[in-house]
Amino acid sequence: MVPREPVFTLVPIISGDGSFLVLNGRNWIMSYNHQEIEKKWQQYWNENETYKMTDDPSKPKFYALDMFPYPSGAGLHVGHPLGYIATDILSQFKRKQGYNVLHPMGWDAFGLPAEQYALDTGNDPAEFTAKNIATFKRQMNELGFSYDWSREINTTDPQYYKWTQWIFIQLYKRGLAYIDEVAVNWCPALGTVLANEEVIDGKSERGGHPVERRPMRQWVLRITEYADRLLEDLDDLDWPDSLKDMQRNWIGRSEGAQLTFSLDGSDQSFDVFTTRPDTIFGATYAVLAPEHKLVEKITTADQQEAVAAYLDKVKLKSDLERTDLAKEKTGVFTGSYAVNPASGEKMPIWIADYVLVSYGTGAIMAVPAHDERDYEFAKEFNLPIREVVAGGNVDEEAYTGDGKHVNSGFLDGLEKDEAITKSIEWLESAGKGEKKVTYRLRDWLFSRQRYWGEPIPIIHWEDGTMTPVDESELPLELPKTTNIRPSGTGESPLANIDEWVNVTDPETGMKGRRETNTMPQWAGSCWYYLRYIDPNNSETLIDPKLAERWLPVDIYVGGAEHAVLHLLYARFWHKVLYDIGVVQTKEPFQKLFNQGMILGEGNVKMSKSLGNVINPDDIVHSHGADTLRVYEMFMGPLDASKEWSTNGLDGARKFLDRIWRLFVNEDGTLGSKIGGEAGGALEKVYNQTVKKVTDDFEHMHNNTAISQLMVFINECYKADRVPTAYAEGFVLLLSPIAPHFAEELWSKLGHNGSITYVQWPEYDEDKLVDDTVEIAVQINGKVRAKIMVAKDITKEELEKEALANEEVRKWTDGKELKKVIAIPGRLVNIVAVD
RNA sequence: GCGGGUGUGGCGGAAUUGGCAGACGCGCUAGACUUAGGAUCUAGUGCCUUCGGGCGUGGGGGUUCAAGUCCCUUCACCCGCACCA
Repeated sequence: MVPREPVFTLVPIISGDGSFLVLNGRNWIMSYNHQEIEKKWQQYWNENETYKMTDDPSKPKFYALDMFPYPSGAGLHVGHPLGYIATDILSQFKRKQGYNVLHPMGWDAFGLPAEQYALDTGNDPAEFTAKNIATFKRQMNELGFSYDWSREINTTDPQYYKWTQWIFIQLYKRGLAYIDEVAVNWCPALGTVLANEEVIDGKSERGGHPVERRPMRQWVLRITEYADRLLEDLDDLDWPDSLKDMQRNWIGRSEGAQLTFSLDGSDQSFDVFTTRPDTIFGATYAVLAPEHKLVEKITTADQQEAVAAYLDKVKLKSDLERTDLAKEKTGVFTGSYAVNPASGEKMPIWIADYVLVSYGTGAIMAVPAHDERDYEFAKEFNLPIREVVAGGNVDEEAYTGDGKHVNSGFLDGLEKDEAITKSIEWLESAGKGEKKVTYRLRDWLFSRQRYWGEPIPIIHWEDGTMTPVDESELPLELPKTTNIRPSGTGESPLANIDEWVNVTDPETGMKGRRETNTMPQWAGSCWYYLRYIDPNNSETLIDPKLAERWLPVDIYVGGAEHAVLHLLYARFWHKVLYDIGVVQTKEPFQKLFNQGMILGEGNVKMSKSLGNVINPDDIVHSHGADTLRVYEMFMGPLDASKEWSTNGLDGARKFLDRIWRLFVNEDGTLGSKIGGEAGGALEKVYNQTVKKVTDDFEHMHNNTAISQLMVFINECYKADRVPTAYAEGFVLLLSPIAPHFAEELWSKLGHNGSITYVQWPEYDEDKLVDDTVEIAVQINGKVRAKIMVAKDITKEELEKEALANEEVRKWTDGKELKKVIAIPGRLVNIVAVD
């Protein structure tokens, strides 16, 4: 839906100087020419390098960061700028408050869509990406963002990914990057492996293609080694609670015990993980995941057929089916038995897909009386259920609550916590188990079999060893090629480029082959916020002195979709860089904010198929960038999802026009109401406005800041004079939101140069309240009268005034006054009964 | 199922520590200027009313002089995770 063309764009410009009159029927209405003004100031900022940040250590620093975009072919849509506008407002606000503001932008430009597009069209992904970046940058500039483009970074630039590769080598050297044979999410359509997080309901996050499990040799990063630190350090971050909880759940720390079960009649054994070692006496059977290594070995001849059939069935189930049809428990008996280390009893060993191979040890002891899943399974297959914790009715359902232990030998009579401690002590002394912490978080699958990513800087030698590429040889550049088709075998297209893949050690003459896998898209975005600080350093990733001055990021704004992927990975890398002394802060992003989504009219997602996508280019053309900025901020709280409304957009433009008509006469000169000394009718509302807007910007409550600016303008219309100081202060308050418009008004007010670094206005606390204030008087909690009293009236006087009021007496006459609560500056409440 | 969040006029949304519910905007109504209005300016606009007032922040209960705000309970919707032992 294309927004209705507002009336002010339909007509010829007849007066220069920023104003223009629009012909509406037969009347001339003054409006402002956003196209001319916005272009003029964008050019000015560019020519004067207004937003170029020169580090000035004498000033306090402020680092305002946006999540940099993937430059897709579609360009920006109106949802994108929401967060960008917010950080831009904060940056402009802080500049005026005397901060040295770092506000950069860049491009997360590696990744599947460009490669997919290149495959489909035969274009070079690099060319295609460059074109998209140019579009994004034009759009951002047209929205008036105050980015310091001299710090622009691009993850596909060899001078950038040189350092991405350098970090990989450091990870490798510290044993945090390793190759493992893992069952991976192989996506045949994309020809690559995907991380768990990139698979949604058994389909690829990008493209929605089916994904299957396949064992492969892959690079993996040992993020689990940092699990505890990633968890603990969340506590001190100023992030939304929901987001912190998502990360906590994702890491999924779980304390319990690992214990060993030996096989009956065999010297083999297997380990299980449990959070309830205290229920060991209630373990009546054991379950292995279908993919468990031991399955083949322990299946007896009798059960061979049944087990094979079950394994086939499980393999055919997609991930989606395995989780979605979850309620029904399936499984098969292996024929073998394990020995319960506590009771010495024989426990049948089953295979069931409700046990996941990737969590814990891939095997469990089943305690049906006290675990819902085991209970269901036991009911399904008629396995014994033995109560070991009193308090429930195990004939009816599993009892997971606390209670005294029964049927549990040395644990009898103990409560849950004591029993857990004691059972672990016993296991350890008996050599049958130990205390253990397990995480839901898995190591990070880091290889992609794609062309369009950072080459992993490793060489595999013919003698079977591997070494990282020497750091002096970085960047290891991605070779140009015309064939970027996946090989289909699981190797990346790089494998086909002989002159790139094959290497010979110049000293020993040993032959080797380069790693052909590339890094996932997350790699480049893991550390880009560091490079902005020192973008052109060819010696090191970042100058340690600059890192110390500028970190952590003061405000990081982006979508909630990155809650667990990007943000967890970036925190992980940052901690590694902290450990090797590159940075001095434990965490990269001290404060984080998730902006909400902008939905199409009717509260539905904007999408091409619905045809309801709003293109910011259209709005910039019809209403202007300043209007778009005002509107998006005025829609509601930054973190809420909001519905796009064309009427609301028109309202934002009307507000700007209203300001224009106040500040500028029809002939383009300064508005005739503007002038004179401070004070007068607007004094109070002006000071209130400065206070509220300052406060609101600090907390990113931009919607209420705008409403206060509207209040001020409404008051100006009622006043017959707007003092110059107030007019100037107002323009400063408005300037972070509507920068072009404010610059133009600033020059109308007689100033040369940009408003960007003009000192932020101050307010006078004494002018916020009148000498006399209105106080509401309640009788029994209902407002019955309002009285005017001196602002510094005492409690006693206030009470007296209230009781003397005629209107109040109507309600209190003939009644007994039980109590009078008088709070100066607030209200009076009289409790009266008959 | 678990975790987090949200429920306020016709609509988007405001409301320090509990202290005048509905700021501001949209929409709507009336008036002014007009041959004309999708412009502009002014005024009005929570609901009901016998015009005294009564009722109102998803529902029910509670604490309090006073509750959108605190407590208990319940319903609806949104987001994330989901057989994690």
